[in-house]
Amino acid sequence: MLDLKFIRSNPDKIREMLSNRKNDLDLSVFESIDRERREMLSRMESLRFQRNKVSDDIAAMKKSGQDASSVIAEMKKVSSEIKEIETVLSGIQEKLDGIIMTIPNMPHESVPVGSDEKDNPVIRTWGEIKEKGFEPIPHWEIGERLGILDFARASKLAGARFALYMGAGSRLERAIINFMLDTHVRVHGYTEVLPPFMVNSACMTGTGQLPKFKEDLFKIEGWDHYLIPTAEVPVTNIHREEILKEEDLPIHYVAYTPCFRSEAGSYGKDTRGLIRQHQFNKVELVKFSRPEDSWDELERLTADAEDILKRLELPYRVVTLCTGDLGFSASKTYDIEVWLPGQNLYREISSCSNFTDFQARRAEIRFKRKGAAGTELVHTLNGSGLAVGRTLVAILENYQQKDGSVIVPEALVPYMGGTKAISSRDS
RNA sequence: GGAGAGAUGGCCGAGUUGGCUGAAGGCGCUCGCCUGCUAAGCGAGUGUAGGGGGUAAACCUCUACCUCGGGUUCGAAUCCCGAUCUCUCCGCCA
Repeated sequence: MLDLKFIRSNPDKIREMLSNRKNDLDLSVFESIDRERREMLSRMESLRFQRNKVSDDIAAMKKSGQDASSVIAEMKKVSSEIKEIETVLSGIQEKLDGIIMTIPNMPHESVPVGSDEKDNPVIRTWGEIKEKGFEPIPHWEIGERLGILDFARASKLAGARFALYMGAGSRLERAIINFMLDTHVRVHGYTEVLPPFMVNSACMTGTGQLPKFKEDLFKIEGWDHYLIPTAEVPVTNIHREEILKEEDLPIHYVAYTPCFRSEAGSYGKDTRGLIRQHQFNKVELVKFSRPEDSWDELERLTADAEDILKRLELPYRVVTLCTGDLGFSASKTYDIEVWLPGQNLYREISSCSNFTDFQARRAEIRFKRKGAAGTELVHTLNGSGLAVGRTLVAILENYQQKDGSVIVPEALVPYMGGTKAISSRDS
């Protein structure tokens, strides 16, 4: 959510932003409703002023034994008028909120203008793509041949877009989770948290999933709860409606959670393998910072995510999302894309964003500067560190051998109980 | 699931015969004074949001907010109804 005053006083900037984002929202609707709301508001407030004043007079008259019945009768009319305006006003307010909630964040000035992912510039690449000397195969074939991924039985259990990991596959997923958590906690200095995997609608509104992206979420029937689509939601909302102290900042959290997404609208896309699932594991990094620090924090957050791929020796590249591809709440996003030889392409494995004060305003996450009056909104950031299932995909495809086995990356061997290679479900 | 208690400012905690209470008191915090340092002490200040005025500052003024949403009333933190959350006891259960 953007600042109401900012929207009001910078309509040209908003319009430019909307067109850069390929968003067809009509701002003039906002402008007319906003004007209407302010007119009603000042009318109501002056009536309330009158009512408060006369109520005091009535109290004084009663105290001194005077008859106040004629004034009371008059105030009765004023009161009912106030009530009428209140009703109208709350309708207007609701409409206005509805519009404000659908205006996306302002992209940072460094974000390139573009229409879709084809316009995302690659800003760096890391690692060497080696010739294997044989034709690499996609991870779903590797996994099924080794008996560590079973998509047929998964669909018996839950349908399409679910996976069943078996034996060494299951252990590898768990090893990746632990390796990522340990690295972020011990090396990068994050605080580990384990949040609820379902949250109420206030949290979903706070981080921007609601009201605009309802169809992407799984809702619990009969409850005000949703399965989380990312740990960003519960972890960012940890400090919802709080006033933090300046010396508490920055706050760095890392959380492992499963993520649940309906993937509405992605029918026919990535139907094979682990890439696009209704349930997947993710280790997420979340930061709260002072406004002046958030751009540095974004660079470091991205570097922390990249470090996992470096330690696993997986080739990757980093792209900056252009305005047309940028997410609703984000001001700037780096996508980290890992190399998948089995499919001969780069695939998103992490998305690192600075949301500036956009989420903080919705979620009312503020801080108080030492010695200064008043409060300010914090900046929130987050990024995958990394998507666990896709990391497993990258390991299978990059470390596959000619004989069908898969070498375990050195950094993961201790997490696999010493296992150096996977040649069957039980290896 | 059954029975009860409660939700007030950054925190603790008054206020329940409705009206000068945005809210006593304390803690914390900020600024100043004092003390050789520390501790203690003294004085002043200290909520949020939204309007309007003023040069964008200081400042002035209005409105709202005592969990949330309704209701009663000229007027509600205070009365009534509903919701949510917390706590205690009983039952049940991992």
